[in-house]
Amino acid sequence: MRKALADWVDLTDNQFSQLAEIFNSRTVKAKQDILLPHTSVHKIYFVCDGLLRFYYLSDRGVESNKAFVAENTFAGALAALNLDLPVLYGIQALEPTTYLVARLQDFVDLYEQDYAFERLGRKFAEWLLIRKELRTRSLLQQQAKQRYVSFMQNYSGLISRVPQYHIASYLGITEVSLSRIKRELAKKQHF
Amino acid sequence: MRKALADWVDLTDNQFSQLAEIFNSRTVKAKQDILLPHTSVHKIYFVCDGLLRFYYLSDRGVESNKAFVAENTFAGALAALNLDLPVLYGIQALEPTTYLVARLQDFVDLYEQDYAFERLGRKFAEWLLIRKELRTRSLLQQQAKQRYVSFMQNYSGLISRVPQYHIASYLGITEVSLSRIKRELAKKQHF
DNA sequence: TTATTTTCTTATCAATTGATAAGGCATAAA
DNA sequence: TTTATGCCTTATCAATTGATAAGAAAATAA
Repeated sequence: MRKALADWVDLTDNQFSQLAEIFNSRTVKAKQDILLPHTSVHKIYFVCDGLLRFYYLSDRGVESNKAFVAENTFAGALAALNLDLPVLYGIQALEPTTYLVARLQDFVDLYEQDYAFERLGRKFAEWLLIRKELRTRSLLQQQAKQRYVSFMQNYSGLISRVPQYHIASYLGITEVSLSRIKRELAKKQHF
Repeated sequence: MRKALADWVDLTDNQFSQLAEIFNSRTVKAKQDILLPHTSVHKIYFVCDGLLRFYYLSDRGVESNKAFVAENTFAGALAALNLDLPVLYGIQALEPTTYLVARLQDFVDLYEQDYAFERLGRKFAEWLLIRKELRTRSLLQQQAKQRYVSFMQNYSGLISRVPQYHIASYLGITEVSLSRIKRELAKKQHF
């Protein structure tokens, strides 16, 4: 985790152990649920090894993948405490996964203790912002075929690790539609 | 601006005037461009009075409205300096507008001067996160008709202030399609 | 290995949305 | 007033995507 943090802040040994204290390590098998949707449980996560998917659940029971979170990555609804709303997403393991988890409140409490943690919080929020910005733009401006091409470019490592129907769900289309898109793209390659 | 900030941080008079110093006031007429897309100009904005639209421009020249920013609201790509990319959006006034503008670099520099500004930056980022979260969810899970209904609920004040075709562009559909949707919704009302 | 389950593909038809063109309606300008 | 201009609606047809069902292929279990 420390290495991943280095992109955002320089923590002293002391600061880092303060941070590490609020996290607990967990291990889950593939397909295991970590958080069910519409639970009011606010936590933040760091994936050490493996792969998780964060997903929305609509009123009509349809799941949409919100993000895939692989090793050495932080995740979590950082601003959730500012809302009265329950967390809207669920979390499920796609692979056997080891991760660290902390109560969001504990993380936020650190802001009061040391300036460095507030900075960490800001950097984390900004990192999430950038990813969401790209995602919004993609959903708004690109057609499904283009979104898939972009996904392959930006997340090439995930293609082989994530079932096709989960990628389709991430792109906002059905697995059937994605299968069609792949066929069309393959056709073009021949010429 | 001070009143709007109160939701996020308590600034002393001194801190507030430090902040105010980096902002300049501007006035634009309706339809006037404030920032053209693909310019590498990183600024943050506070709209005092009026209404702005922030929009993406695709490779093929199609505009998509990213956000409407009305009075007493902050806006700007807070995390833009973390990227080497140019700012991707443009800004245009939809009404005669008075706004404050600051160089993003000046704003970020304040983080080093006073803890309160770092906190402000974090709160601002988190506020943006929440809005983007809702937007992503809407684009991913809802059909155009539902997105329009949600828009009317969440931004009822904007319906009369923003031309229909700009709302359509915000929803990711054409103005023709939005017109169809409105007709269908009106039909349902009769029964 | 075989059997079972999961994932992916294909076909068909329906629903949604886009593209284009034409016209209506309002507001503002001449 | 008439004339523009901008915005909205409607109609038609095309393209995209969804829904469903059936089967193929791949992965996993027995």
